Amino acid sequence: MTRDDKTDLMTIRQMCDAYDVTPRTLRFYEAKELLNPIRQGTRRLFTRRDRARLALILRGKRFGFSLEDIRQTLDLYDREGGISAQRQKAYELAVKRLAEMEAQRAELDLAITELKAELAEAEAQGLVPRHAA
Amino acid sequence: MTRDDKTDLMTIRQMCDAYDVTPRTLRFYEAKELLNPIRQGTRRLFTRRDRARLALILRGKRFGFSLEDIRQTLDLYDREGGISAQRQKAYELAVKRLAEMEAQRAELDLAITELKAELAEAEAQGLVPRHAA
DNA sequence: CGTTACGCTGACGTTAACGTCAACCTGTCT
DNA sequence: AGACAGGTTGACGTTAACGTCAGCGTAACG
Repeated sequence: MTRDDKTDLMTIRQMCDAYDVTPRTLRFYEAKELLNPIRQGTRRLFTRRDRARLALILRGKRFGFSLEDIRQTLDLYDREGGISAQRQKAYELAVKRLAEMEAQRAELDLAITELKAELAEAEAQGLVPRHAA
Repeated sequence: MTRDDKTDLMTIRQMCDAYDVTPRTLRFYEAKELLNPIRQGTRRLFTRRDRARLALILRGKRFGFSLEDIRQTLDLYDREGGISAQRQKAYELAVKRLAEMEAQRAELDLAITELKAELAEAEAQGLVPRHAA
């Protein structure tokens, strides 16, 4: 609706270059309703909203969430839209996701500590670190 | 070799109950050389080592590592075995994994912060948290 | 000795998340 | 006009990580 929406559009290739994904991936995400680029004729044009969502998708994936998991929470990030049932659901899901992420963080901390200890132990046993000081 | 190795064995079902996995999963992991239970006749008996490895496998999965990724670093955790080329490689890989995990933690922290802000924003907009104080 | 429980080995099926390929349109540069 | 770059839609292939099922063995129980 704003002026930006008209100027701030990207082709599929620009998206691919910017986010290091393939066209196939973007089309796939659209099919799965994670993105919905507008059409100029038959071609896709990705909006600022699409890009924000894509960034969240890629991040979510790095944390091990499935695309379906991600899809269900994406709506939370949509400003304008008020208090739809959609957003209400997204909110509740997001609260769960937050808990999962905090649990994951705790476990990650533990794992990092343990792995460091294991590496130290290995070094003590004689495994020579290549780039040792 | 120690006395424990003889007493401290578990059947496949005990393993399944203890770690909440299916028999299929354990056999699959064995086929992929992530575990190698001893055999009593045709049946599998899982050692303490298998259990340690399984715990690491499940943890690794939670962090989004592939079984192949995990397999390549598991050797690091094998005490006895000295300084084989295997362990040397595992060590180097583990150093990389550590870096990945620390990066992941940093991103996770950021994501948690952002998600919290987003939730706060949503609440401010009128999305009512169910269990609000 | 039958059967019930537990386990084993193939072998094929399934789901997620894309990759790959063919066949087609379309703007534009020469 | 020709051709080339860039995009599109199916449709089928692929990989990881198992699920499922059939057919078989065997140990213990009643």
